[in-house]
Amino acid sequence: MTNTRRLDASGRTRSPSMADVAHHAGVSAQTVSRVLSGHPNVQPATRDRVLRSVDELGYRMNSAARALSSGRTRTIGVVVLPTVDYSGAAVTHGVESAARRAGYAVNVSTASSLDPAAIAAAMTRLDEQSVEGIVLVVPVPTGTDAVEAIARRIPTVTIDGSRTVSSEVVAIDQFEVGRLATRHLLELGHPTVWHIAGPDEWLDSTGRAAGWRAALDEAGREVPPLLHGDWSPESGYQAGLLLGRIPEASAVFVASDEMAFGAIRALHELGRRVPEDVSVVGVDDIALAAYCSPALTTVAQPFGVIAALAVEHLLRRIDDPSSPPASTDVDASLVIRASTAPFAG
Amino acid sequence: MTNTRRLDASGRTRSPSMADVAHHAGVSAQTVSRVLSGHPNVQPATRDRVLRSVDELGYRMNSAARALSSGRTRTIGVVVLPTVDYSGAAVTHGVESAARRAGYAVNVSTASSLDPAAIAAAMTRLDEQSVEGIVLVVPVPTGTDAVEAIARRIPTVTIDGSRTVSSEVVAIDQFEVGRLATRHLLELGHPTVWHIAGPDEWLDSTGRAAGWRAALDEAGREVPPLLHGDWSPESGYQAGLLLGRIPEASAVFVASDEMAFGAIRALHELGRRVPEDVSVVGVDDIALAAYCSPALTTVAQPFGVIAALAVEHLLRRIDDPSSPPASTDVDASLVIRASTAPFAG
DNA sequence: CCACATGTTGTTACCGATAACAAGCCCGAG
DNA sequence: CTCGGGCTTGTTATCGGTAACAACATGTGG
Repeated sequence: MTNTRRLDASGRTRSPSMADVAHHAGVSAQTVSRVLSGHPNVQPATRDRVLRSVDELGYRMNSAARALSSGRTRTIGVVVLPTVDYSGAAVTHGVESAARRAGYAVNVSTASSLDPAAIAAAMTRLDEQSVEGIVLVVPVPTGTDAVEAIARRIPTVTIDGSRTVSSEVVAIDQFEVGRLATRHLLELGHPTVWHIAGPDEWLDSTGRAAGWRAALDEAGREVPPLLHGDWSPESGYQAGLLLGRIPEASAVFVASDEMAFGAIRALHELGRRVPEDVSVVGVDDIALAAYCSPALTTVAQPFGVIAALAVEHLLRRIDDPSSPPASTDVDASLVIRASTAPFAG
Repeated sequence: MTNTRRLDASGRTRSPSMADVAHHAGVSAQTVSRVLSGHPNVQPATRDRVLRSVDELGYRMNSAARALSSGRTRTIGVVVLPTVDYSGAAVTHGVESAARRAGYAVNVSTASSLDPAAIAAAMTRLDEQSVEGIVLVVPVPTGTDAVEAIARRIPTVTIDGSRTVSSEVVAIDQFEVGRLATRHLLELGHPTVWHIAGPDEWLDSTGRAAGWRAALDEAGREVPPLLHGDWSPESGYQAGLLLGRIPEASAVFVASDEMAFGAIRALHELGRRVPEDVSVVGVDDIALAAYCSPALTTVAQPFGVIAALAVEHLLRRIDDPSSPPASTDVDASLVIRASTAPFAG
């Protein structure tokens, strides 16, 4: 492949256009377009000639021109938070690879905070890039007009979102996550289970807390006071410093692995052994979970699956805007490691 | 802001164009363009009128059209690997926020592997999106034609790259990282320092190993055999299982925090205490480093700074393509925590 | 009072692709 | 043999902006 360059009027180099390829192959630009977009009705010989010219000139399509004339950008946007956390990165990767397989490019936009205005700003930036769909990897509070206004116009899928906005939701059933973790601890004989939750703005967070509460209710156990963190290891540590001082706290369900690391650290410092004195369950199954001491029992979330589903929903809405918004739940699974043990009394 | 929609020929809704705004404001489209791109020579009264119309019609610019006519997409691309690691995510976030501040959008493209062909493919996807610059958050082997061909045409900055390709390089001085960590351990009195390195394809990896070796040489110490991991906690664990069986191994410099977690875990399992029996230093200062047991001594890398610098270099090259490629090194810093202690041997 | 610079706005052409339509060809059915 | 329909290719208009230039008003120095 030779990189032939043309000179434009002002003498600067310019990459070859479709017209150049057409001229080189002795066909019309439209035929080149047809070949490159896989239109069926093109003579094999013509197709070959065009492809050879494309190769010889080193032609690459100008997506801006294609977007302008076809009205389709074949790009989707992803809104993420500026935190460097495992789940966000995992979902972003998953979305990118699913989108790529479907021939879509991905634009990322960071929302500076959870504030609806910040999220709307991030969405607006994507809107200006004319993305055909948006994946929100942020929790979306209900009834925020600015966000809804964009979601009504651009197909939007939320990962961890309220089911009442006009976007679709693909989510792990967080209620089930909470119940799974709590039941596991109850089955080990613990009289009750404490919980270190994430921030209330996150449905992940409130869902897990609700599941935890439900599992305790079902078993007829006392529901201890709730502790709150902000997903950071430090906040888990602070909560752990509290919990560790409560003698009857023998089992803790922590809303994320990172906070669980912090909590375990605090328990160690207070001389409480895990799992002998206190059993701990986390959520996420981050890569380090198995290498914590003790190895962390946790609820694994299939982020790749979530991301792929989100893209699938999005593409359906893009292809058929009249199809109604739908939501999908995905199951999480408990991974039992060494941080949980039977109640020892 | 009202969302007024027009109907096009086929009866579908269409967002307002610049011409619509111009008509609404009683000026020409060119004037609207001037107002929106901040051109100075516009009467304040006219500007206000235009801005009011923009607001009333809910106008958002079509970036495809702008890109096509101006030849500038105001978009940069980022090539990342499909691994969900701390450094990659941190750099990506940093690039996005620096780019956003400069008014650029960000396109991400995942390279399926370290294979030069895969990297070139990821770059080609970005090329087709007409990005104005590329940040490679992957190690780039020297002399790979496909990669170089694109880098010659599109300003490219590599984070962790060989200095011989035609792209610029912004990097932490990994040699210094290795030396810093190793010296710290030697100063604690350890006779020598072992090293668990990352994969050889990464300059991060080889640079750290070289710094480690240099520090040992300077101190006139024996250089023990090198161990290799692949950045994963599991590979650190495997290396730890080896090291833990070597009685005289009292100090280990591990090329990443995640591998260090694995190694520490292995050492625990073999009954070797950290830091009493073995001191461990990692690299990255991930969020969990402080909450490991014991808290991990590590070399912190300023990923945000790196990313901002990379974008700065890129924008300079974009604004002035004739400016020569340059490289910048950034300093890392040692964070001393509890996983290192004086030699007790 | 004129020549000329400067500020403000409009007009026209064009960026590079695709949609819509048209034209020529070859085929089989009537 | 002719007509209608499918296949293949070309022509033209258009997407929504911006660059380049033109036109006009206003101000300023000689």
